[in-house]
Amino acid sequence: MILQTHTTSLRPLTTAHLAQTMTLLELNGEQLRQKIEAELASNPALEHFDEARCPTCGRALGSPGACMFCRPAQNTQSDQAIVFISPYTEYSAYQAVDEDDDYSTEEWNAQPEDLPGFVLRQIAPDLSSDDRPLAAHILTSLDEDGLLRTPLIEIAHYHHVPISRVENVIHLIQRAEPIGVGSANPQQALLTQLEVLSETQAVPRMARCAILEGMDLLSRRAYNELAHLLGITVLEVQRLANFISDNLNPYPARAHWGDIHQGVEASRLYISPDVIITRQNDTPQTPLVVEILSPYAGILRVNPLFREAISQAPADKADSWASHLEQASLLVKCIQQRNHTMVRLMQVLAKIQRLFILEGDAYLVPITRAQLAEELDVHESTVSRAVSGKAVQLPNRRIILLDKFFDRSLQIRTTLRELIDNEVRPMSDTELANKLIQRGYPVARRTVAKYRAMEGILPARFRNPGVKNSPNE
DNA sequence: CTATGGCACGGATT
DNA sequence: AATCCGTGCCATAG
Repeated sequence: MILQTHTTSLRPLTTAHLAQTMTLLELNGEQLRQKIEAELASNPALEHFDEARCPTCGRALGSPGACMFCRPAQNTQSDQAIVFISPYTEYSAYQAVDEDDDYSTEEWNAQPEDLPGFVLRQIAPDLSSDDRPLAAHILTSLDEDGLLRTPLIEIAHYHHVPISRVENVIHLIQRAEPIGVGSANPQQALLTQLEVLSETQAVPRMARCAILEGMDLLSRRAYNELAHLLGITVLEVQRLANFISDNLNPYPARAHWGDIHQGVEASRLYISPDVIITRQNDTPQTPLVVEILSPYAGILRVNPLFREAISQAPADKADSWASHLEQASLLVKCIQQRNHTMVRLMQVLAKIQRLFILEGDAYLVPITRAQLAEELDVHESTVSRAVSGKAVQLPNRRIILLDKFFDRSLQIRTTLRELIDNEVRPMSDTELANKLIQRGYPVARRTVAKYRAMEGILPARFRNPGVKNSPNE
């Protein structure tokens, strides 16, 4: 009666089916989670169990078998990416947290992107249920910069627990995104960020020292004194300061993630990614590991018992049972379809934008959704839907919107920025336009002006030669 | 007179 | 069909 047909040839290729597939594709992880939850609650034909776990690492799986992390890498071609669906392991923890009265369910649903919730969701799996109220308390006490101004001892007293436990929880919080959140002061935030950063890349040796001992000098930009204090040259201090301002952020909640400039939609800063891309190792040819987060842990399927029972349904219920069954199998199929599409999409996208993912903005290959649709042999609107409203976490831990993969002018804008950063004398827009044309980017003078504005760079008249013109100062 | 920002138009993209 | 983006023209500031 029901078959596991995969791709296109689904039995009644009804409009309902099409409509639902499209709708699901459009949803991001959080929205899909809500959808599934609602469906589970109302539809007895749908069954969810989360017993599928990877035998090696215990990671929950969307389908039985070994998880991608534990399976040996069989895919070593350099331009290939490993793409797979991974369930949202926080799922169950997220549920449990709802029971805390600190957060009513409505609040969570209304503002899924507020800071406390965002952090709590990340750390929930590592948190014992006793520590949850602590975490909630701490997170709600944060000021708007993401710093914790309340003395630890106060929190400890309030909950009648030893201060060490509070410290443990804080430690956990600090290491969640945005890294350093929950620190007592900017200095501590910087140190935490530095520590986390040092796990994945090399950091200047003196950075820690500079923050630890010369924090006030650093923030006053008193580089001469700082150089003296640390016993290094001013030039080195300059480079240190640049490194710090490029990579660290004393006010974690003011995170400028991705390249979101001038507070574009401040409320959308905290997005949980729908896709996480990491590199498998540190060699330049490393395969990319693309993990597509799925909002349900375990397996979602039509309940086989329900299907059997349907033949013995009481006459008055037969209709509604049948429609439940129909609806459930539709949902499952659509989700399969959604996953399938996402995997194929990311596979191609990761291959095309490999350099961008690894090396940064300058290497973004301009590509349109339509071209990608061509490549995948799907309708362009499918790609549009799949891409819109989703976020990706890159190997450098930045979270960007998937839309950015299709930014036609990003490459030019970064070149422009470079040009201006390295200019000796401020160049007018016309001059800049010429330079860009020389480099093979045909742009009009007027366009340069627009790009400048986008990048937050001041007009030539207000720029100073030699000084870095970063937008966030 | 030159450098820029505003408005609006047309073609490409979604 | 709706939206976005690059560009030209013109007004304004310096």
